[in-house]
Amino acid sequence: MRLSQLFFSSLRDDPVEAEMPSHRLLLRAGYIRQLGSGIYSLLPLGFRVTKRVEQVVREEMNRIGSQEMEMPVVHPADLWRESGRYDAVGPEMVRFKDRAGRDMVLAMTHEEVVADLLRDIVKSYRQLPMMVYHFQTKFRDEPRARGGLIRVREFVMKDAYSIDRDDAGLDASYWAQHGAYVRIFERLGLEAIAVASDVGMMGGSLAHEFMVLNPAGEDVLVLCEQCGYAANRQVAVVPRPSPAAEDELPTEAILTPGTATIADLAAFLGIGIERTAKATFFTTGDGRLITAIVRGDFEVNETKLVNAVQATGGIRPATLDEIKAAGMEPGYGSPIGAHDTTVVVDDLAARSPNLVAGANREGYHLRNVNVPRDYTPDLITDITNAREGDPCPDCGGTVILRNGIEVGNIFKLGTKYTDALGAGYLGEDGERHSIVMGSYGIGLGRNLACIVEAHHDEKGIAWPDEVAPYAAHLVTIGAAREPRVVEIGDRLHALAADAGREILYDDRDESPGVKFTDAELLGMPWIVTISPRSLAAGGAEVTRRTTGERSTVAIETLESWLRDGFPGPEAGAA
RNA sequence: CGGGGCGUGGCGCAGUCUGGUAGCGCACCAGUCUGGGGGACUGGUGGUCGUCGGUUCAAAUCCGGCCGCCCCGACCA
Repeated sequence: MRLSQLFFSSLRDDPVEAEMPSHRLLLRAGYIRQLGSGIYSLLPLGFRVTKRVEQVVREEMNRIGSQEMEMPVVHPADLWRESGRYDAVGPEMVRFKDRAGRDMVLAMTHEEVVADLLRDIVKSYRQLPMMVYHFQTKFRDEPRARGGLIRVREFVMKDAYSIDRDDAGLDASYWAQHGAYVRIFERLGLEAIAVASDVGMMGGSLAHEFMVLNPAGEDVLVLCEQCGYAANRQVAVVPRPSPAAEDELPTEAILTPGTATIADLAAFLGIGIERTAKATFFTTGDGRLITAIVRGDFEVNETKLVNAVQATGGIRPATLDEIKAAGMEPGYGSPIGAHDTTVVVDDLAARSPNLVAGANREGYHLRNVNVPRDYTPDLITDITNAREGDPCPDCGGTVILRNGIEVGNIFKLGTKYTDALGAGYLGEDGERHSIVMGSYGIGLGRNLACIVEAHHDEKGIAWPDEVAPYAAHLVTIGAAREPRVVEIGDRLHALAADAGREILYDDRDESPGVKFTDAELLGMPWIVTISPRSLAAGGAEVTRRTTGERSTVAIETLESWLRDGFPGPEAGAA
């Protein structure tokens, strides 16, 4: 591809809205352009990388026997009503009517379509197990897109679905996908770690997310460097301290003006924050007020809370009015004297004696509050976030917290969708059974962005060989005073194309500085320079983008590389 | 949805407070020079100032509505 003809434009200045390196570089190097919030065009370079990422995923899916197909982006709403998700999913699903007035939706994922196909196609246990997958556009009207390709609203995802007779089959499929994911991320040059995760709106029994560590990541991971324990903080359960036993002292009201926060309260009373009980308030999608009590030295884990109270439609922070309507005073709140609220108490807070809690009266707290003496929880369970330095649940070591970006996930769905849609098969025993499903996603664009996050320097992108849009970037210099430069450049470019290994050819009449700068920005693994100087030195100058290592290579050698492939990374600059 | 910020040529910005002929750098076009690290000079092209309405002799500038984008939070497979 001649750069002079390429549909792209590099930018000299950083676009102001791009903060993450991947966003900035993909924009500057002409790989992507934004059309709207969370909506991007892939320019030819970006498209080529995407196709290479896709091909890696395809090969590994095929390797485990998953069959490629394609399912639609537009679905009849009735299908989603059958599974119950039409109502369960919020405004992130785009809904519209077609010309005949039928309710339609844009696909966020394809469990329903697969289950619908299953009831048509699968009749007998003899057909199982099977796995299918496709690469298809999803649209999720995220409340907030961010980070360039990291979090978008429209994106292409590889989603695979396993179709099994029973849980044992599902288990085998699940771990086959797990293995494929490990190979995929390794090939993509991503250091992804599998962490235990919440099943969320997908439902199901077991789930892992594959995470790449990144300070801008939106998930918090709980990791143990000693034993390798890894979990999303949403689900991480770590050992809790054991509070020292104390006699329960009588409750007493105390004046605590201006202490609406735990920190202020503890400072005012001269006690540690672990001696306080913190009340936080949430409202569920179906309108219940939840009062969550944790010790002052812990934070509420909303995922655990949602799961504990089985909140349909999730939870949101309660409004002041909602809290007061239940007889509580924000800033000085506690379940004592409250009504019409579900009280969930963290088990550590419940075990901790003589805590200071709110008195439900502005400027007052209660000393020596004890559970269940002073109020009756509806539920006592772990609803807190793991903290940096907490003990590791597996080895007793110390956990650390790190931010991560989810580059893939795997879910054991079970029979949630097949039951809802009535997709079953006739077993060997002559009985009808539910088909057992799993679902497995990888977002292409997000992976692409994560590759750039992991493979760039101050000059630009440095693609791993496996996904680079072109293996080599051919730069000609001094064409005006040495006709052989153009002759050789043209010949090499044509030779590579004939061999089916097209390269990027900077044939523009630009100064050397511009050409080198662009070559480093665009990030092809090999930069090949043809100039009077290189010809005098014996051929072409070849630079490895990642290391900056340079060497002179005879034109004949270069020709063989262009025909047969460049040497692997281990061969260095050769 | 809450908080903050921003919309002026492809990118980055000034001009808005204090109304009076739309500017700068980069990019782009032509020419000359230069030719291994975003080179120099000369001359050019390109903008209904997000949008709709109002005030005014006159609006990028003042007032109001709407739209869009970014960041933080909420949210999220």
